[in-house]
Amino acid sequence: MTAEQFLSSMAAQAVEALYGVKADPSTLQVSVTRKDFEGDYTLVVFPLLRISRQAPAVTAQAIGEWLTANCPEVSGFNAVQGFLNISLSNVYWRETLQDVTADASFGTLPSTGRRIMVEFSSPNTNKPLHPGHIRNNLLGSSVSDLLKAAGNEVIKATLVNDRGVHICKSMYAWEKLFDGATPESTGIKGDHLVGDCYVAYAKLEKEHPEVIDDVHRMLVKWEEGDPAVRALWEKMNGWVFDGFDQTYKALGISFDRTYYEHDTYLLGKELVQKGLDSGVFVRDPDGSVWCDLTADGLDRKLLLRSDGTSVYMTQDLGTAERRFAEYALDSHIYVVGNEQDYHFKVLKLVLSKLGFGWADQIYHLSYGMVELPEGKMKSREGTVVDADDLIEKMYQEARATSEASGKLDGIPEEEKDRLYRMIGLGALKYFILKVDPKKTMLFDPKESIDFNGNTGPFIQYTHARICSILRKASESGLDAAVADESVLSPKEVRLVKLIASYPQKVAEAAEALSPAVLANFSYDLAKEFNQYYHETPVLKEQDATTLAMRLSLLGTIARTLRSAMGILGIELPERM
RNA sequence: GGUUCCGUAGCUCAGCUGGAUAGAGCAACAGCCUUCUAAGCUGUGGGUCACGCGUUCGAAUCGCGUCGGAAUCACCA
Repeated sequence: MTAEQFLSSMAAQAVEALYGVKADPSTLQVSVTRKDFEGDYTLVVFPLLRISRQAPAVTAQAIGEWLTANCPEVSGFNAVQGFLNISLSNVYWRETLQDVTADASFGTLPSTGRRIMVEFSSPNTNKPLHPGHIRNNLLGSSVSDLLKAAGNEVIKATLVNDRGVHICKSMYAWEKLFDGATPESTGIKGDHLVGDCYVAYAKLEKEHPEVIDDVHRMLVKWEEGDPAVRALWEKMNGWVFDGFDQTYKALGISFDRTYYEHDTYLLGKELVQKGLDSGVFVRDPDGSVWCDLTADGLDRKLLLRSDGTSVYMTQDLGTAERRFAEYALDSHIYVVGNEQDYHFKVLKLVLSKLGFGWADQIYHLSYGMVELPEGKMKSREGTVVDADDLIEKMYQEARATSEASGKLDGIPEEEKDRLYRMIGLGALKYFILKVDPKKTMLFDPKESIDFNGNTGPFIQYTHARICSILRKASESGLDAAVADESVLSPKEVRLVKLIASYPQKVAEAAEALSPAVLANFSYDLAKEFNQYYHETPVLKEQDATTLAMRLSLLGTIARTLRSAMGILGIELPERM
């Protein structure tokens, strides 16, 4: 139970004892006290005036007195107008610190028993990953870990878009213009080489629009299983997958299940028949099949072309049905940009019209576009900012900053390199994940590599600082422990209060599917610690009990930061 | 045109299930390293929370409208 919940229930008792009326729980609002006022938590008494029939200050005073008299955890209060500021006792905070320290699974919520599939990344094999893809990958991966921490079983899935006209375009360009070039012969990363083919094709088609007919013939051959076309397709896809694997590895991203569109693009056709039988779908005279959604405020949606081939929606209907059956899912989350809001609205609606009860367990985690300073990026015109370049640039920047400080002098090159990667990646991940997923965000490559202020490296640095102190303490044979005699300073109480709110933050973040909640929490905690650090010497403390308590507090802060940042996929170094 | 989302400091973002004087970072300026890591800390300046009306004891937060921006409405994916 959180302190807020505890005080809210105590306040309910107070109201009943004082006024003989049970207050509606929603009228007992307890929040953290603003920092310019004395107190830990604040009860807003305005909603209770109806019951007390007294002035705000009088009501606040009465409840404050009752709580102080009847609740040992409450050490004092002050009433400012309608705000009752409550202070909790030092004993309460000391016990809270003891509880958190002893709780090995602190921050991991009890099991919900729910199994959730999270689909993300779902790359197009024509295009190297750009910042929009990075946001998708980082969000998907982080939300998966977040849902795990919130007590769910999570299956990370991706659907590789490995077939279709667009792939044939790259294949066509490669055959015509690339003279047998391979990643090995050119030294170009596989996904980039194929991306170059796609760009080259776009240019070619502009000059010779008739080449599209050749591409369509190629697609027909692919569908017929023509050995030569299939062989080329497999070869080029192989290059792309090798390239993607490298990038995924660099980003620290993995999947439990990979689906390929060439396996799934025919799914959903049976559902079309089912819809026709039940009258949910209609067939037009030309043979095309539609679902009429005008009564729901949407348009008519095509589900089967007049030539009998399926569209993207058809496939999505089929894969959703298969996944819910295959994994007995309780829920399915699609991490896809908000440009596809309409698509997912239709998907859910059509599935529920088909009678699937799980249709309302489908969630579209609709994240905002990533904009670059020069305007929206267009991969067809060649990638403006590429994921691999970006990762490399962050690494270089981390190295430069670190070498300038000289703090890592004397440790092995290999270890340094690992740290540079950790820091560069931490900066990139934090920069993207600290923003509310729903919001359109601006990605300025110049600003993203800033390592000061509200950034990943700031939190990593804070962690390294703590580790440095703990290392020195350990070398001196000092132990960390919170004794019952320990007394916490106001700053220490603030830190414990923040730490104690962590499980609640995990729950909030999971509810909102927003890793940004944890990024902000981590920043607040790190900032609070740095202030504490500057005014409170730890290792020089003369009192052994206090010193041991501080070491314990530091260890708990470090652990909490590791947990929260771990959910964002960001590692924290022990030195930097 | 219909629908959906967005508009908070010069810039990037918090705050939004209604609560006290709207917060950080960056950028600018002024300080702090014989003392546990200065990737840090302290201070100064910077706001009509796009605008208007409404609901409320109380609105950045909720509702309606206006203006501005974005996305989407394909026999594309």
